[in-house]
Amino acid sequence: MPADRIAIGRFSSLTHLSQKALRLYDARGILVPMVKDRFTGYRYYSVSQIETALEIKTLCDLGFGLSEISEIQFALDKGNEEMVRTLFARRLGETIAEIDRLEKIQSLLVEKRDFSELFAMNVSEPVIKDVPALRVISGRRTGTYVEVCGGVSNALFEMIMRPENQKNGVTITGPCLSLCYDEEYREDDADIEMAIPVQGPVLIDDPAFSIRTLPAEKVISVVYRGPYDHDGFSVAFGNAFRFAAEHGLETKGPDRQVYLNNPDETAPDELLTEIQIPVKG
Amino acid sequence: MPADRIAIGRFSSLTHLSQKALRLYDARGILVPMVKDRFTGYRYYSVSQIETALEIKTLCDLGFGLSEISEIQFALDKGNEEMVRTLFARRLGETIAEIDRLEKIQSLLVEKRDFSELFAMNVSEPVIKDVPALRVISGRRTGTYVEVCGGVSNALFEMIMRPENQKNGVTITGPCLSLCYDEEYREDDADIEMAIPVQGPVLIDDPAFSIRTLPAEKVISVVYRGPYDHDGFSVAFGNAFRFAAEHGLETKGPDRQVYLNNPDETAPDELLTEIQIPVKG
DNA sequence: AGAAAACTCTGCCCCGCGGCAGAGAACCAC
DNA sequence: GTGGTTCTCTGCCGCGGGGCAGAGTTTTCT
Repeated sequence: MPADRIAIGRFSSLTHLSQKALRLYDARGILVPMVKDRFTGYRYYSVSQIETALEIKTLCDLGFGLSEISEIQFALDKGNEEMVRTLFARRLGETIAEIDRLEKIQSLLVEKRDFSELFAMNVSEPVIKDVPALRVISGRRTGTYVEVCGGVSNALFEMIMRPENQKNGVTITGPCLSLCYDEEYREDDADIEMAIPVQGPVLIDDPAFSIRTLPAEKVISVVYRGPYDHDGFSVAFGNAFRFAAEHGLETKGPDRQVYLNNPDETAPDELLTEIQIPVKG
Repeated sequence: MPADRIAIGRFSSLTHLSQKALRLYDARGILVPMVKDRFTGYRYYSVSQIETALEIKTLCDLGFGLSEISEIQFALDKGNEEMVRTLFARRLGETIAEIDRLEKIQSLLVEKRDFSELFAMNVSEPVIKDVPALRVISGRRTGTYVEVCGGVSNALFEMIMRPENQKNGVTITGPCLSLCYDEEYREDDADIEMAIPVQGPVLIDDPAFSIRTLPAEKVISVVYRGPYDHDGFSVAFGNAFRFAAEHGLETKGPDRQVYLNNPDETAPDELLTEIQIPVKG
C-alpha cells in the first residue's frame, strides 16, 4: 500500500465524506481520484486530495449545491474572488430566507398545538393567477345577494334548459359566478351580475339578460369553505387584500365569486367559493 | 362539463397544488381523483376533494413527508388523535433542529464573509470511529518529538528495507504513526512510541524495537493540516477534547498521530496528520 | 498457496417534485 | 364535420445522496 494510494474506504473515513458521495463527486468531476484502475474500476486518492475533499465538505455543509461547488472551485482557480463573494452572498440570502420560512412553520406548529384548528382553517392562501376570457350568459340586478344570486341564476338556468336552446346544443361549461360592481359593501342594494359560462347559440327572450364575454383578467384568488354569510368570507377577502398590499398590487373591480358547488345540494358548511379580485397590470 | 368533474388543470389552480404533485398523490393513494377514465387515463376530481387537497397542502407546507401525511390521514380517520399529536410534536422537533443548523450556517457565512478564512480552516470536525487492531514494528523512546519521530522512524524504515526482510516479503501496510504516553504535554522528554504498520515476518536485530499489535480502539478522530509545530495542532487537539466533553465521552491514552504524508517530500503547510484520541467504552 | 474476510465495484429504488418530450383527448369555432 | 388550440397523459432525467444486492478484488490469515 504505497502511501499515496488511499482506497475509498480509508479516504472516506479521513474526510467524513460517504463513499457514495465520493463516487458522485468523481462522476461530476468535482473530486476525481488521482488513480482509477482501468480494469477493476477501483478509485485511489492521493494524500493531497484530502485537503480538497475537506474544502468540498465545508462547502457542502454550508449548503452549496454540487454545481455551485464546481463554480467556486473554478472561480478560485481563476482567482475570481468577486464571483466567490457573490456566490457566498447568495447562499447567505437563501439561508436567511429558509430560516424565515421554518420559523413561520415553527410558530404555526406551536400555536396550533391543537392541530384540529389547522384543519378548521377554511381559507386557502391567496395566489396570483390569470383567468381566461369567459363567454357567459348573464343578468345584472340590484338587491341583496340572496335575492339576486338566487333569482337571476334560476332564471338563467331555466333559459338555458329551454327546448330551443337544448336543441341547439347549448351547454353549461363551468360553475356559475357573480360579479360585484360596488366599491364598498352594500347589504340591501348591492349591484351584482350573475353569470353562467355557456357554449353555443343561446336564444334570449328577456332583455334583462345577455350573452357577453367576461374579459381575461389577472386576479388574486382565494378559495373559501363555509356558508356564504359567515365571517370567514370577510376573512378570505381580507387576506386577499392584505396579500395585494404586501405584493404592491393595485386591485380593481369588479370582483368575482365562483360558486364551486350548488347550494341546493350541499350543506352550508361544505360550500366552496373561489374569490377572484382583479388587479391592474 | 358536469359540476363535479373537475379536470386536473382547474383542480390544480383551485388548490395550488401542481399537476405533478396531484399525479403523485394519486399514485401514492393520498388523493385519488373521484373518477379516472379507464380509457384515456384522465383524472377528474370532485368539488368535495378540494377540501381534502387543501388539508394535504397545509400539511405539505408544514414540511410533512407524503408517508407522514398518509399516516395522519389514517389516524384522523380512526380518530387516533394521540398519533397525530405525536407526529406534530416530532415535526416541531425536526423543524427546530433544522432552524438551529441553518443558524449555525448563517453565522459562519456572516463571520467568514472573507471566505478565504473558511479555506484556511485546517482542522476537520471531530468524529467518533473505530480503528482496527494494527500490526506494527515500533520503538519507544524519550526525547523531543522531532528527535524521536525522526530518529526512530528512520531506523525502523532502514530495518524494513534490509535485504533479509525484503526477501521475506515484508511490506509497509500504511502510514507511520506515533503514540504519546504522557498525560500532559512535555517538550524535551516526551514518552513516544513510533510505529510503522507492517506485514510479514520481520527480523529484528535491535532489542529497542519490536513487533507488536496495537489494540483496536474507539477513537475521536480529527484531521489537521499544517506544520507539526503550529498552533493549529493544539487547536485540533482542543476541538477533539471539547467534542469528547460535549458527547460525554471519557478519553484515555495513549493518543495517536497518523502521519499521512512524508515530511521529507511535502511542504510543511501541506502536511496532514490524523489525530486519534482513544475513548473508553 | 489457498481459503476466508473485508473491501470495492456497478446498478437500481427511494425522497418530492420540476422540466421536458411525444402522443393522445377534449374542446372551440367555423 | 373538421380543423386548430388547449389539455392531459405517460415516461425519463435531475437534485444529493442512503440503502441494498450481487459480483468482482484485495488483503489477511492459516
